[in-house]
Amino acid sequence: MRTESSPRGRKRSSFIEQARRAQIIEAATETVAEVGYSRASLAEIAQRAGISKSVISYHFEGKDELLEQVAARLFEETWAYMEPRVYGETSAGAQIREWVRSQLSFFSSHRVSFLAMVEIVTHYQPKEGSSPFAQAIEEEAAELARILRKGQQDGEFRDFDPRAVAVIIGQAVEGALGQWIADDTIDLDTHALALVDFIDHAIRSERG
Amino acid sequence: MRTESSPRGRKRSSFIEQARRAQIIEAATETVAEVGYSRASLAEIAQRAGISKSVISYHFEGKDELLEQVAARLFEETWAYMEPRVYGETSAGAQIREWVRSQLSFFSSHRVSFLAMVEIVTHYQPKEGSSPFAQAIEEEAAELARILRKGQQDGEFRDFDPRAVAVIIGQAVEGALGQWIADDTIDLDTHALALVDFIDHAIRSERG
Amino acid sequence: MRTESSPRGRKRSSFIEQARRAQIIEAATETVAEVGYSRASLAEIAQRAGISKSVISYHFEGKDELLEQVAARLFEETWAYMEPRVYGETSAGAQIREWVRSQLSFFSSHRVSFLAMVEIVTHYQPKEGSSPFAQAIEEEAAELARILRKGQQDGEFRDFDPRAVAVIIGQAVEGALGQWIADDTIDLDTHALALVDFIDHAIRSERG
Amino acid sequence: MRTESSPRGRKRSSFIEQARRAQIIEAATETVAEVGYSRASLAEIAQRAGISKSVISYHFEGKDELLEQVAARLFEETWAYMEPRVYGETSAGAQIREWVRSQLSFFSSHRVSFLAMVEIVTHYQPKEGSSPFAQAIEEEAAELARILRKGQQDGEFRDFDPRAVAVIIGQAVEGALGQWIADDTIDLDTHALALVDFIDHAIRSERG
DNA sequence: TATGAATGAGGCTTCATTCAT
DNA sequence: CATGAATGAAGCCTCATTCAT
Repeated sequence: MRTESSPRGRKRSSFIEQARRAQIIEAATETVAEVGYSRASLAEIAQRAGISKSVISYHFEGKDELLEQVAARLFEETWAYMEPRVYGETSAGAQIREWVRSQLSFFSSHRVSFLAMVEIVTHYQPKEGSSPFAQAIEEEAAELARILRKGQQDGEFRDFDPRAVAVIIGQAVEGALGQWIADDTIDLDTHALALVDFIDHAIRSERG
Repeated sequence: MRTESSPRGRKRSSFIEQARRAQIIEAATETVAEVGYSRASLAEIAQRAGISKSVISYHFEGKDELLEQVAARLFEETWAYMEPRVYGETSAGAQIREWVRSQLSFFSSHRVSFLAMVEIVTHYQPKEGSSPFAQAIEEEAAELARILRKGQQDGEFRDFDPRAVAVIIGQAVEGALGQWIADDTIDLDTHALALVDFIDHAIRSERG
Repeated sequence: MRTESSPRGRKRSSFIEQARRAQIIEAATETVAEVGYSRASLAEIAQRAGISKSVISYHFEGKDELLEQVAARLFEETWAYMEPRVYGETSAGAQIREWVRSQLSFFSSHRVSFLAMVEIVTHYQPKEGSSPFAQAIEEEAAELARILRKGQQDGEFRDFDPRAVAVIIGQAVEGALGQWIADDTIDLDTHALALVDFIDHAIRSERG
Repeated sequence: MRTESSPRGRKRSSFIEQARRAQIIEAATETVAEVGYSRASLAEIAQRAGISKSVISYHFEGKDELLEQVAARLFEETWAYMEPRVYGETSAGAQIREWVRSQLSFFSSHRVSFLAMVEIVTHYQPKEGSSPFAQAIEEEAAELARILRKGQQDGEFRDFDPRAVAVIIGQAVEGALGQWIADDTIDLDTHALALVDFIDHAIRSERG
């Protein structure tokens, strides 16, 4: 879809170019997390990055591309943290527990990332076409569903619609984080335990 | 801050004033649901209401107040539908099931309301202070938690943090609706069953 | 193609609306004539009109619509002046002479209109689709060609391609005006005579 | 105003300097012809030349100078083609005919040059002062007028204002080319004949 | 010589809000 | 009560130009 990256017309990017892009993405992440999507103007972002507004236009096709990059980086980072932990486990039950635990754990130490991610996923609206995050989110749900299905085949989990439950779990985790964001007094570790426990009971085979 | 002239600030509002406000709120709801929060300008809303933009400013303090009213009405309507159904049940278990069922049921026949509610709750950002919806959502969660607690006392539910589970349930319902919105082929009734079942397993006392 | 005029959403326009549009069109005409198309920004136009930039946006869909209106008005005015004079004549020869004479005469007393017209016809480039002036110009040329053809049928004019000659005549008139614009010392009346004479000799039947 | 550093201002320019300038001028010509004046940004031109934007700034004072050079080269090339052909003829009548014919012929096989020339002559607007093409165009007209005058003295042409007719002829040729550009189906050779014929009749002495 | 990078001016639009009628 | 009209702030983007390397 995208025909040219920035600086327009070049394919390769120098080291300094990469650094600037990273810096701007970082600034954008913080800005979105702090003032919210709608107030995260290029002016704001530029100011926080200590650069001029047009530098952003120079390194990115436009605001849309910048925000997509921000989100993409957040997805990557999150998954890079979760994947080894989840697949370090062997049983489906342990994988699900680790999924929830690691996601909560990651975001609990990356508050800004979480806020930015939620804001962007929720608000981003490209000029044409549909949100590019739908796919990422869809893939994540599919991955989760796959684990659930395996657990059912192994007799670990009872019978339910894996797809529906995957969505429920995803939402529950996001909800827990949302609560924690809204209320600092919440102990996320306790919450995590409760959530893991809740899910465990909900999906585990009766015999288990 | 609030000017004491004009409708807001008055104690008594004429019938026509009430009617206009209702009409505008209705139009705003539809607009937000249809074109999304960010594209729901006063101009758009006014056009759909068949009135002039300034009428809105006349009847509402500003866009912020209007959207707050929209959300407030949606909360009220939803709760007005759910309350008798939930409390028509006696056991905590049945109440929870009815809570989930009735919420899904209400929104499934009020698609516009659901869309508008999500958009507003998600995007609304007052110029000063924090979101006024936090309270409403908080109250709803508290209500749900109360039922859960009762179920625990009655021995219906096992031991868990009622507050945390209340949030999880709320999120799960919203998630299910979101899925249904995104994918028309989903059968919401089936989904409702799965969700109720999921929650049932998660919270019901082992002995149950 | 255009779905709504300004103020957006209304069909009828009040008197004051009409007046403002006329005022803005007038200011735009002058601005384009004076500083040239490329420097005729909305800011410039607004300043000359003594109004705020956004007033233009309020009354017109955008810069494109404004300039189209400017051009449309110029075409209309020009033709309103020429038509009765041209068709006040009966013979094709006289009609052609009057065509040239009246066009020169009109623009010689509407310097600004001429400049604006040339600038817009030359520079205007709509965001999508092709120039809407092509048609107007085409029609004018066709009209001229029709007269030429009639003259040939009546034996007044010799044999030539009417379409090609129509273009030549049109260009010649524009060229003459361009000269006059560039050099104030030129006497346009003399020039007009020369031009009429030139064309006369070029097209008149040998026997004539 | 002009800074004395760097290439411009130097008396001697290296071979590589000359080559670069030529390359840039060529790219600019093509760009202007293809995408039109207003979209012919330095970025576009640089991209087509396969060089970086700043190279242009290095070799030319600015965009203005570049475009002036482009136009100057086009004028030169055109005249280099026309001159021997026109003055290969002896009689004024033949010279005029050859003038028209060779100009049409040159541009018909240099479509890009014609497009670029028209775009630049039409759109170019220096930051200060007036268009530098006025002079070139003026000289061409003067040259043409000189031939016309000679034709009158020789009794070949009838009495008319040579200056005015020179302009008319120039415009007519440009108009014919414009038509041809706009409509590919036009046979330029036929058109050329019609034009030559038209002019012939217009200026030739009655006795001729 | 060449260039990647950065800049700031300026352009068009959208929008909530205000005000006189 | 209602509204047409006007406004100014703010947003994003494009572009010629400059500068250090």
